[in-house]
Amino acid sequence: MLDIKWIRENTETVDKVMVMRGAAPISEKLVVMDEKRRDVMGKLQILQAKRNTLSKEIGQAKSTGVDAAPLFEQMKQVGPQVKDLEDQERNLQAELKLFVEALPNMLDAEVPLGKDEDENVEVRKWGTPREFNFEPQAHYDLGEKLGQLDFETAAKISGSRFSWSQGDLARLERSLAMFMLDTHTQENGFTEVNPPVLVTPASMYGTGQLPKFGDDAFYTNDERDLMLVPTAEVPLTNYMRDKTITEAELPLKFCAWTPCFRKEAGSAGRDTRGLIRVHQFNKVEMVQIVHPEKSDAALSFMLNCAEGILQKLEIPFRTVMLCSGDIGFCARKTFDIEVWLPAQDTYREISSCSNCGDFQARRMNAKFKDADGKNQFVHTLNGSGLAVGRTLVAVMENYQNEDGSITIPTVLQPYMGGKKVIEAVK
RNA sequence: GGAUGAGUGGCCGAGCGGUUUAAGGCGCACGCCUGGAAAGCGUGUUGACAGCAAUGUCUCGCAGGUUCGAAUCCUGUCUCAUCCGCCA
Repeated sequence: MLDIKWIRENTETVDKVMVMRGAAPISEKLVVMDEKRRDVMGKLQILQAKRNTLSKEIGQAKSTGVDAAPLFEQMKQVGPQVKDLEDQERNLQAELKLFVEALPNMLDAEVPLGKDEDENVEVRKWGTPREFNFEPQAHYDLGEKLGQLDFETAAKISGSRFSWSQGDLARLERSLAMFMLDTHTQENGFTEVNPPVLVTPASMYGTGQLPKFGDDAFYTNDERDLMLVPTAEVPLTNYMRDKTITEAELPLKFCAWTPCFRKEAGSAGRDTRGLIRVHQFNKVEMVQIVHPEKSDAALSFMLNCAEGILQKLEIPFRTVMLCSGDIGFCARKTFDIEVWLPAQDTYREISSCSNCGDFQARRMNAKFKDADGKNQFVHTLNGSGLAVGRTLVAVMENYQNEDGSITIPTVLQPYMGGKKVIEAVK
């Protein structure tokens, strides 16, 4: 959420970013609404002051035995007027809030102008795609032939866009998650968290999924309207909701391995086969809560943490900076990591690392007390480190052998009980 | 899921319609005092909004309502505690 005071003073910037993001300019409307609200507020405050004075005088009159009747008459005038203005102010405030909370975050100066994902800018490439002397198979074919991926069963149980893995492949996914968690906690300084994956609408609002993007979330019929998290960013970042911590406590660095649930509402017909786009997948998520001056560095750090996983797995990837038309609602700057998938002969997203600045912190009232004793909003960042299901896909496709077996990456072998190759079940 | 009770400032805790500008205490900060400290005394000590400022307004879990006036009365809601039930 943007600060209305800031909007008032930076209307050109607001409109410029709206256009860059492919939306219509809106600042003029906001400024008019805000002026009206402040005007009513001014009148209201004068009347409230009058009411306070009268109320005090009535109290004194009653205690000293003076006749309070004339004061009562005045109060009967002022009271309803105050109430009327309070109603007006409340309505104007609510109306303005609807608009302000629908505004996306401002963009970092480095974010390139662009319409969609085709205009994202590659910032680096790592590793060289392997030369195959046979036709590499897609992960779903490999998995089914190994007898360890079963989309038919998944569909019977839950419908389309769900997965069923078993045996060594199921263990490989767990190994990947453990490897990621161990790396982030032991080497990168993150604290492992095991958070709820059912959250309240207030939490979804805090991280920006609500109110605009509720269509992609799964709801429960629970009386509290609990929702399934689309990412662990939601519970991890909401740790800070309605909280003020000391500067010394910063930064907070959390990571969690959780299932994520998404309706994939807008992606009918895309990636219909396999594990790439499913309603439920596992992800290791990193979240950082940092001092405003440190958030740029924190984003680079987190991106390195995510890239480090693929480097250790020795799988090629490239990193892109999202352009203005592709960047998410809450983010001021985002890097995607795209992993090489030989069967698709292309790079596919496996991680997204964003600096949200104070945008989420404002929504969820997350602050710290600075050295001068002033409360300031924290900056929040989140990044996948990594999407575990998609990493499994990448391992399968990049490490496949001609006979359909899959070599286990060296760093994962300890997690697989020393096993080096996954082969078809007899 | 049922019953009962409770939510007040950094913390404890009083207040149950108008003298509340939220008593009192603790903690913390600054000052006086002191050779230095402790004690003592004094001052300050939630956050947000409007305003250039002086100031003003709001904030007693949250949201409504009653009233000329609400921390106080009413309704809803959330959280916590205790007991019962159910349960991996």
